Amino acid sequence: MTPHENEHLTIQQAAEKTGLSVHTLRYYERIGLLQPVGRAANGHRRFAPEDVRRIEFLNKLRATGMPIRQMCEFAALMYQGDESIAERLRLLKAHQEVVNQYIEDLQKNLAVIAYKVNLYTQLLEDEHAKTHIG
Amino acid sequence: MTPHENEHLTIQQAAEKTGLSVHTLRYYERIGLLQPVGRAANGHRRFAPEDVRRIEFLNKLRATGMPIRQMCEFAALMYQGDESIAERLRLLKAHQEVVNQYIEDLQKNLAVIAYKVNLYTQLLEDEHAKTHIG
DNA sequence: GCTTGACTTAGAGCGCACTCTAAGTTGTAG
DNA sequence: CTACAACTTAGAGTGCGCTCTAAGTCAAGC
Repeated sequence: MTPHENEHLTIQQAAEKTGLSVHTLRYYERIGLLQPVGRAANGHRRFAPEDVRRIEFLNKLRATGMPIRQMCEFAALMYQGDESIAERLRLLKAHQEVVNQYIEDLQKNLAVIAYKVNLYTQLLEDEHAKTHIG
Repeated sequence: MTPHENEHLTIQQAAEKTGLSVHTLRYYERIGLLQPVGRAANGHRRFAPEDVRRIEFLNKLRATGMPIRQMCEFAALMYQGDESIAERLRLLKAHQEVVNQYIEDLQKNLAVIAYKVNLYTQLLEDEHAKTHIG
């Protein structure tokens, strides 16, 4: 009997908790992003709290645009335990830089869009003014 | 004879100037994102400075994650001229909000990653300290 | 005993945004 | 005259990240 077996989630529950679909959870396991999770006697998956926590962190990587390939690398390191912390740190720091650069680029491009928004706003105001004078 | 014909660019030159590939430029025209550009006597495309400027702005939308469908909407409005400015303004403002929200989300997710980076850094420092003591 | 529903698998399909291919035309340089 | 480079088209192919389907198993409730 596994300790805390009651805290284990079905795939449905894990999907709800992580915001992924059951399809995606199975897909992630298939491609090796997740190591095979535990199974109940009937062969159904049971997600341990640990599994859920891992998925939730992987979601942060995903949400910041990390490609799945790289997530697989990171996940593999997670499963290796403490000896891989230095390498994990390296990956995360590299990713931080990529995302920060990306945000910077977004903001630069947004500035051009803001410029155009101002231009359009001005044009509309002038238009409006003309109507009031004419 | 078109005025300033010399300022017109071949597809190759337009590609270089806009950072898109010639394939992509033709693709954009095919799907209606770009209205058909002018042609030389031999049927080759000639990009007017105006065309290039339009593409450059569309690139800003692209770079901020706007889907091509929406870019098509915006481009169509651009081709309509001044009557469409109010609608264009509406679209751009909506897009600004989407992107700002997206950046905010990115930063929230980055914060979680940063937390883990600190955690790992601490773990490594402790490890290192132990080595020095032991 | 039968239906219902949650699960299982392998594998097909999808939407997006390109990206490339094949076959053909045209213009210039040697 | 020939070779080559730049262009043209329609349409096929690619990579990513899912998303869905079909066929089957299993346990619980009527």
